[in-house]
Amino acid sequence: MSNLKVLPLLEPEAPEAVVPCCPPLTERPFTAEEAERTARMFKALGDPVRLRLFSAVASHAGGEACVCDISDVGVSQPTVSHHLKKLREAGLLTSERRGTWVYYRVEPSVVAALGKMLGNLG
Amino acid sequence: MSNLKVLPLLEPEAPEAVVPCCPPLTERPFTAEEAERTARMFKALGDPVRLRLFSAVASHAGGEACVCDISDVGVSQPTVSHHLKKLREAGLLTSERRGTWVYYRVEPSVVAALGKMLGNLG
DNA sequence: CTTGAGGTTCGACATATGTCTATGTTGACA
DNA sequence: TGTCAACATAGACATATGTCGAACCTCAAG
Repeated sequence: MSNLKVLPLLEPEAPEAVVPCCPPLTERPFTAEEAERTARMFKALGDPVRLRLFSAVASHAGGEACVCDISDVGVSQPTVSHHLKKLREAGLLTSERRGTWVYYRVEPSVVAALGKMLGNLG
Repeated sequence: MSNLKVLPLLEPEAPEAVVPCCPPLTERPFTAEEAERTARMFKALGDPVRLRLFSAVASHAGGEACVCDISDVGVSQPTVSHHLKKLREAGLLTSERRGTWVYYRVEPSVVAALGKMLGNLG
């Protein structure tokens, strides 16, 4: 009974159709469903530690960073892991294991959609 | 003892220097202080009901809406009031009483800053 | 001054969230 | 095979959050 396991890869969360996202905020009132999907992303960015982690990944050379590169945010390592998981589940980050390290990068399409949704207000 | 009160106007919250906001997310990792300030706004938009209220104000004719115009979001009226207060405290909305009604409008500078912060990622 | 409508505040409550320590899992290397 | 380093998961706990009904405040109109 050695390898019954079926590839317990990272991100088994299934980002639940997160991509199309949202109309501009000024176009019309959001429906309940649109608000539910969109709020999930804002909520993910609504924690200071997560925002620092996200910014650290987004600004890191090469567009990606391993956890060890960005873990210096003042909380324990399991807490960092927990927040990165939340960002993944919100569809804002993706992760990939290479050797000992796990690399995170931002999901560009989703973030661009968020920006567009807010940008038309200025 | 009739009018000892000193103008109990709306918004006694003092938006605590919310305006300058934030560098682009890709420029460099956020400091703890930047993250704290910015996360407050994202957090405010991270609830479905609040996002619907915000979108309703942002998309309303004339750039403003009274509470009665946007209260149909499936929660009680006190809850609507509570969420609008959160959006005010986050610096995203301003309010003004005119006669019987209270009108809300979006704070354009803050929202534009948020959009810019996200936009450079696409 | 009384009444009623539009909004806010209060107090209570259940649930969600952020954090930790302890423990697992995975891969590299001896 | 054993060990170590990098991350993830599990469980526990205190606090924050969203929600409601009830009570309060403001204004306008009798």
